[in-house]
Amino acid sequence: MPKSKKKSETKAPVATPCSKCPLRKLEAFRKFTDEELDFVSNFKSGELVLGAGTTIFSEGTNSPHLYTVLTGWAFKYKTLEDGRRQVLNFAMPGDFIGLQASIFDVITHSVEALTDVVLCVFPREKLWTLYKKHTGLAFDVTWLGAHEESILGEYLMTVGQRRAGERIAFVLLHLYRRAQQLGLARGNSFSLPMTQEHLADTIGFSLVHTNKTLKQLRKMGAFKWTGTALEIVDEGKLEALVGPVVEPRMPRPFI
Amino acid sequence: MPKSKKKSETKAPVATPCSKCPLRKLEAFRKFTDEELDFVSNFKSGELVLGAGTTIFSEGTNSPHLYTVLTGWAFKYKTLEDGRRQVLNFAMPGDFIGLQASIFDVITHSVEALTDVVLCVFPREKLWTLYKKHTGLAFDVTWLGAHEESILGEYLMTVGQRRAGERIAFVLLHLYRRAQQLGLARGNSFSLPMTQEHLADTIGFSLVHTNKTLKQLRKMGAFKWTGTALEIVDEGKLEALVGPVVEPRMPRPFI
DNA sequence: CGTTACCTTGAATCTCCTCAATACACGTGG
DNA sequence: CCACGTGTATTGAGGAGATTCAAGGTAACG
Repeated sequence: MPKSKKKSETKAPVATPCSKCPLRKLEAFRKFTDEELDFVSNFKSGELVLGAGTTIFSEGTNSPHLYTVLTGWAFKYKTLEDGRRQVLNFAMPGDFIGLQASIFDVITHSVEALTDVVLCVFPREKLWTLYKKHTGLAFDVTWLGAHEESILGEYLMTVGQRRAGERIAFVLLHLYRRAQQLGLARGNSFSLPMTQEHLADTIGFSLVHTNKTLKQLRKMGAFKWTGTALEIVDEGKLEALVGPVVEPRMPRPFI
Repeated sequence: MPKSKKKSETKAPVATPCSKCPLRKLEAFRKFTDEELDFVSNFKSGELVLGAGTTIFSEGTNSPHLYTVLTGWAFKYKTLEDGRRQVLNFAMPGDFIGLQASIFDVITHSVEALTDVVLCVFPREKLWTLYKKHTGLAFDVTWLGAHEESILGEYLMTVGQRRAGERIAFVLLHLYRRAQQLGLARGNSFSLPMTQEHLADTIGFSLVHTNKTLKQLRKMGAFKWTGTALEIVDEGKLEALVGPVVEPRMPRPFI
């Protein structure tokens, strides 16, 4: 197996084979056929291990690789010239990173590792073969892209229309649900590896105002956020702030 | 035999054949192979003509059809229970409508015709054949989905981080560029068939504040917006307000 | 000619922002 | 071991920016 990757890749002598991928067991993902599993195992060219804070993609650049998150969290964001930053979404295990770069020849947002992460690496040039020979997987790629779009739509609605408390409730609830699906929650707690500044840049408020709104929500007993752990104390209260959300009816694919 | 087609799908007596689609001539779109053109002509099952104000899709529902816009404008939006509305994007000729419904079995936003529109109708069940037999077109579908995602990202950044004048400048400039690509602009003017309320719901401000900000921009000579026509008087001023924007490097596909 | 939809403007109020200062945890070097 | 810097969280105060309420104007239309 040739090894010709750069950046701060550590040698992973024992890359997880796709057949034994821990994500595969989760209910949230669809089952692969043997053929698909075979192809994907072959598609995967290695693993990339990066430390928290590392920039994975930079807006306006390109990359010969496509990634999925195996473990850890990352976040996608855009910045304006004067430094204002908008967080678009958080990437958790099973999520694609850099699909745009493969399709547009340029990526329109940056991506940074929020925790230490392990990424599965897929060479961009084989994406065509995937489309050519594995229609089901091609559909999956489209599914994932469309899903990203629908999440961005939810965030856009949130930032454009909801008030401070509702925005925070939406984001925390959304991340909680995702953590649950991935088996990352213990009871009603999960590890939330972000700062209040990340949250502020997600919901479009200043850090100070985010902090004060968090205080209000804490006081009304909605959640506890101590250190890196978030405990959802009163899920109903958060749901009431957010309102109903439409979710896809088809199972999540996974490459 | 009356030619009046309303709300319901009609067997259009003279549907535009894809080979003679006026959009095909535009530089902004990639060229099809004869084979692809053949398939798409066959994929298209008819045309749907709808009046301005008609709801094309309703959030949370489903549809056996997939549409592209042939002529006219539509807009995608989401609403909260109390009526607050967020416009996500505007659909212009060449844009998909309802791809999500085909992929998720449910659509996560509503779509309404902004002007009278003509839509090309594609039966959802043939999408699989497209993926199976026309890899290039399958890639195109993914391209369009990913492009929607990147536009939503720009809007999210706009609503989350830019101030009032910048938000308006961004949206107007974005629509102007799109109109230019589609050959809908005459000089630096184009038909902008929306109200200030649509704009307000796009940028996340109240109607009143949107109106007052528009006045400022008009006063500084950036544009004129009279009736349904928008004239970009000083493009540089708008660009300065918005800053640089990353665009895809691959040509836009078209189904 | 009255209704309706849209645009415009002023005034009062509230949300959110910026500035500024403090507090705490952590890691580093002296 | 402590002193110090750094990153993060917290809180208060004053002001800019956005909202709501209210009223009036204009153009289109049946």
